[in-house]
Amino acid sequence: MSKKVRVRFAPSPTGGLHLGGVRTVLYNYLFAKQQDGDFVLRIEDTDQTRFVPGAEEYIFNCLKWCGLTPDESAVHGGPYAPYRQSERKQLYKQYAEQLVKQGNAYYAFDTAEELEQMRAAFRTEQNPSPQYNYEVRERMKNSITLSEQEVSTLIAQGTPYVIRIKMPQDEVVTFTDMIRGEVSFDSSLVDDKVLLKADGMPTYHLAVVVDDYLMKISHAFRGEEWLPSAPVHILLWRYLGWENEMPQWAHLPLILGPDGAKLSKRHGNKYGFPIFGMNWVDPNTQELTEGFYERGFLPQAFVNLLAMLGWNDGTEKELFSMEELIDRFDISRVNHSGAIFDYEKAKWFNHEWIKKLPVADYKDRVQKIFEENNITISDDNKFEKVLEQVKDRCTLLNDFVTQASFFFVAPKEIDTASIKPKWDEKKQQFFVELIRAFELTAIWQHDDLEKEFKEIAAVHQLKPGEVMMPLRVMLVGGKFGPGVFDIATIIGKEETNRRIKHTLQLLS
RNA sequence: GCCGCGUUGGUCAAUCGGUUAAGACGCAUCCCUUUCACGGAUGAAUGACGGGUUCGAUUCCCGUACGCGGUACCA
Repeated sequence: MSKKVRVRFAPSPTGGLHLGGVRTVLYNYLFAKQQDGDFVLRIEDTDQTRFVPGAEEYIFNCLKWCGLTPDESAVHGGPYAPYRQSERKQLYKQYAEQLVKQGNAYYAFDTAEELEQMRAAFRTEQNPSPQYNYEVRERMKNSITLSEQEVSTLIAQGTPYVIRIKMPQDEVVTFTDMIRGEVSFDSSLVDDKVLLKADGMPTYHLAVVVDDYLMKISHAFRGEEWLPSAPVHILLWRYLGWENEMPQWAHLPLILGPDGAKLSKRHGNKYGFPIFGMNWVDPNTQELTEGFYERGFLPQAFVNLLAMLGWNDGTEKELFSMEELIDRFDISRVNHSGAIFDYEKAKWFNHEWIKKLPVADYKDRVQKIFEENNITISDDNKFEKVLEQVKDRCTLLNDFVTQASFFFVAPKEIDTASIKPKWDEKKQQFFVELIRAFELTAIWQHDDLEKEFKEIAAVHQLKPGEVMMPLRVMLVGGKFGPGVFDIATIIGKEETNRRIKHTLQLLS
């Protein structure tokens, strides 16, 4: 049942899943879905010191929230399992050895100190970071400079070694990127990357190639930061004899912070917006990084804004559902340049989706937020009606608390300062009268309340506008919210009168 | 330094040689609204620079500048 299109995503193991990461998954997912292919998730957990506990589960939760559940993954299984790199460790070594035998790679015995010495020796102002390349390898301790005898002795003695790729000299490595077209590199300028580390674990370079081959990945999407190492990967595919099965590459443009540098946690802290999908607590430092979920973003909005950061369908349409994205997304229309993330626009997307979606789609989350603010919702029907009433005013889900809590509990603070300056005996009398009239009102409904209100105002020689604002403040606590009589209708006669009386007391 | 990728308003961006150079966010003004929003209208604001190619370049080519990315036994 192997399908033609299989795209793979391997999240960064350092913990936290940031905007760029989610967008890469999203584009992977969209592409896979529109070709009816498989979306594969491989976990890179090779390096014990860097792979953070809990990161894997966290990544799944994030993706699930966004609606990007993989078809094959470390938890879902599938024909090409295992997907966790640590569980595939034994696979890589044989390929590295094969490359050595073929003469495309070699053993290197240099210690960290020796490497540092080499770099120090070759470092000049013109060349601040010397590479382990075709020239340098001739002076180092490896199976090219050492005799076969010496090499086998060293290995027999248990000397730690790595396997490095032997980059050819003066060769132009060219490949076609789905986004950028033809890209080429001069092999002499790429260093001999380590393929297998001293602990027997593969580096990313070896692992992606071997895994993509074994997992029959047909399309590989990744961030633009990988472009410079693409020639290493291309050569590996060639040397391993798999070039005909090499995936098509797509190097996605970077997502940038407001200062134009690659988006990082630093930006989130500095500018006060989330950059992770969900809250991430670093288990080592206990540092909390807030997520879009916790900020009150809807998954539809999050996916939408990410999709539009570097892509558009050429029309003026900006609001896309996942289904519409699958339908319209086109990898060849992805921009070539990095995009600065604009949090204001991100909020706009959320606002649009809050307005667009029926409240039933998100009322459970809002209810939870209410409960966190010690407001219990007993009447589900009323809750839905209220949310419908105020959703146009909410940019983030958390905004519902300020915009709607007064429907359920009396406001804690009454902004009397805004009515006090123009307050007088005439108005005081008006409200006393209003309470009396309201108490006698048999049918408590919007139009009747407004009519009564206006009549009493006329009797007291007041313009409705003069007492409208005070009434609003009495009911909601401040100068905001939907129509006053809509509010009064929903909270009921008793509560309305209670709040008017309460404020009257505060004013006297 | 070297290599790679980029460069249209403050931001996201359309245009596949000929347009008054779209649209969106944000901003400003106005209308609507006896509040705040929503909605509607209007406005300010853009092709980095220099050379080519062409009847004609934002668009194609070259150079310069600038930005970003890479240059690890990290991914």
